[in-house]
Parts: sequence; structure tokens; C-alpha cells
Amino acid sequence: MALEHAILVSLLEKPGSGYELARRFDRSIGYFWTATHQQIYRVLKRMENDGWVAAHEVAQQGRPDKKHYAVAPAGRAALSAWLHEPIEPESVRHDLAVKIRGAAFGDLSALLHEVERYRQVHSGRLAHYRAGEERDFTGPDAPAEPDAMHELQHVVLRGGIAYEQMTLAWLDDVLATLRRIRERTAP
Amino acid sequence: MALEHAILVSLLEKPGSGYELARRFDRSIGYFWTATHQQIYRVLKRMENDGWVAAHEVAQQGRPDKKHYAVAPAGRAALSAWLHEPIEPESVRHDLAVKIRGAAFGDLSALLHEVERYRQVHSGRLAHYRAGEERDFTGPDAPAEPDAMHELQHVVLRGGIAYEQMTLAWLDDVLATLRRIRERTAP
DNA sequence: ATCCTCTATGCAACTCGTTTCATAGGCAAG
DNA sequence: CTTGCCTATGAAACGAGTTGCATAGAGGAT
Repeated sequence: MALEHAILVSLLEKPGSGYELARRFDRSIGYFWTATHQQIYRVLKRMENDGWVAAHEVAQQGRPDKKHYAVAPAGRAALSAWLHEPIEPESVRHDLAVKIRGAAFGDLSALLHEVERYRQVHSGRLAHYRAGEERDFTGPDAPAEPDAMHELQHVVLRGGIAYEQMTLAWLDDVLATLRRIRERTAP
Repeated sequence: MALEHAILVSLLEKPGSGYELARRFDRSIGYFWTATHQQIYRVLKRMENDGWVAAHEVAQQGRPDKKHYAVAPAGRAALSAWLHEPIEPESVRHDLAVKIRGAAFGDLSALLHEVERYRQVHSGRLAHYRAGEERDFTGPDAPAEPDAMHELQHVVLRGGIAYEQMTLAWLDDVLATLRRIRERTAP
């Protein structure tokens, strides 16, 4: 389980409340780790009990109070220990791959339209990543001398970009294959 | 949840027992969908109760009896209905990306060695995929006129190959970035 | 006025997936 | 001859993740 560690990294990059964390998990961190606010609140509470993070309540005007979290020394130690553990192989779950192989026994055309829609989603995601890269790393507003944190954030984002590019190329391959089969079997 | 559907696809491609399915989920299907034998047995039982698959016991000599499963009409209908549903965005969980961003606050060198090891795993996986492609699709023993099922299996495998190639290139980028930071911060 | 959205946190119930254990005969290596 | 692996299935407990609901004030839209 690495949600704790994802939260530690995010809080080390910038401390904040559970709500703020939840929004980060819809944005930058969310590119490679998803979590709902439920999970985040629950895990944050456990981490506080374990002394990994320290919280202090912040009163706000016109808004509900919030609990501001920062990483405690024990949390830093836990992260460091986790970094030394071997990387466990990710367990893959690709609905689309199952559907593609299932298309041999179902409706090819329906899948074709779905893949076209899916391609647009990934195309949009690539554009979004590239805009973020331009804004934070390669554009004129980016820092001239990036620190380690910055460079590591960038290399992770480059991974997301590479993934989306690869996916788009593969989806084109999938579309071409589906069309070829459809024309051959139902001319 | 798509494990049911992954099982339906696998049983349509070739009927078999729960044990055989579990082994396929360590091989071809396992490239894009992981499942333990526990899950498979449990879900198979539910699918049998729902009339998605039909089972008949097969007595064997020198081996335990096995339950042979085949897809029933209701299962085919369920798969077809699922193929028409929109593809839901995959929920990503990349431990490595978390670790890379965490390395800004921990031991860079330890991660470097881990990434090198991780790279070897993916290198081996790519070789394995390519051997499978040669054996089943592009080599001399592959069928000259592949059917739809065959072609769809191939395009999914090409996706796996593209993924591994992309991953290897990105890991080289990661390694170069980690080394650059290490030499700059601790010369 | 009423509805919706945003901020901000949390409980409760449920489903899905993993881990551990159990059974049981055959077969091969040491 | 005993230890371990392969086939074959399954129960039980646990942990992680999702979904629905609740609260509550501020602000904007219709």
C-alpha cells in the first residue's frame, strides 16, 4: 500500500489540508495515483495517530475550519524506509484490452466507436500534460535553475507524456485493425 | 468490475477449468489483467449461479477431478452488453512515480539501484513478449490467414510491446536524471 | 426564494482483492 | 523416505477502495 507514501511526498512538496490533498489527487499526483477524499481523510487520521504527520486546526473566515497537515520526523523516516524497499510489480488492469479481445465474439462496430471516443480522451490528456509542462518546466515562467524536486517532478511528467503518446499510437493501430477485420468479415 | 468479463473472453477463446484459467492469468491474459486463483474460483461460482457459464465435472486418472467451464448464452449476452458500455478511465497506481518524486526527500542512490533493477524486469518482459509474438503471430509456425480472434490477440500484444518499449526509454530518462542530480548535489 | 456549487470534514456499508490455510493424490529429486 | 512441487478446489479473515449519505455556511445563478 503506497497511498500513505504518496500523501507523505505530496505533503513534503507542500503541506496542506486533506481537502487540498484531495484536489491534488485530481491533478498532478492524480496523473499517477488516484484517491478519493474519503480515503485521504481516513488515511490521514491513521497517519496522525502513528505520528507520521502533525496537524493543527486553522480557523477561517467565511469557510469551514480546516486541519493543516505537515510531515513529522517519523513520517520522513517511514518514507525513507519505503524508498529502500524493492519496487513491487504493478498489477495491471486494462479494461480496453479485455474488450478488444472480447470484440472477436461481439459487436466490432460498437467497440470501434468506443475506441474513437477513448482516443479523444487520451488526446486531451496529452494536450493537458503538455500545457502543464510548458507552464511549469519548459516555458518562460519556469525557474531557470530547477532544484532536485522540480527536476524529479518533470521526469515523472515526461513519463506521463510518453505514456499518452504511446497510447495514441497504439489506439491508431487498434482502430486500423478493427476496421480491417470489419471490412473483411462484412464487406 | 471486469474480471467476470475477462473470464468470459478467456473461456470463449478456449473453455477450461478454474485452474487452467488461473494459469492463463499468469500468462497471456495476465499481461493486462491479474487475478489469483481464489478470485477466479469465487467469481466462477457466482457466474455459474447467474447462468453465465455452464460447468461439468471431469474425472481424471492420477489427478483430482476438475470442473470444466464453458460460456452459456446468458454469458455471451452479458459480454455483448458490457462491450457496449463506455470504457471507464483506468485508475492508475504507479509506485515508481511516487518513489521518484519521493527521492527528492530521501536517498537518491538507493532509488537509482532500484530503478536499474526495475529496468531489467521490463527488459525481460519485452523479450518475453517479443518471443511470444514471434511464436504465435509473426514466425513461421503462425497461421498464414489469421482470423479475427487471432488478429485481436495480436494487436493487444503489440500494445504490451509498445508499453514496454516506452517504459524502457522512460526509465533511461529517469536514470539519466537521477545521475545528473546526484552528481550536482554531491560531487 | 430556491437551487446549485464550492469549501471542508467525516461515518457507515459495501464490494473487491489479497493472504493464509486446508485437503489430497501423484511424481520426482535428494 | 521425506521434502517439495504440480494438479485441483475451496473456506475464512483481512485490508483496501468505492459509494452513498450527512453536516454546514458562503456565494452565485435562475
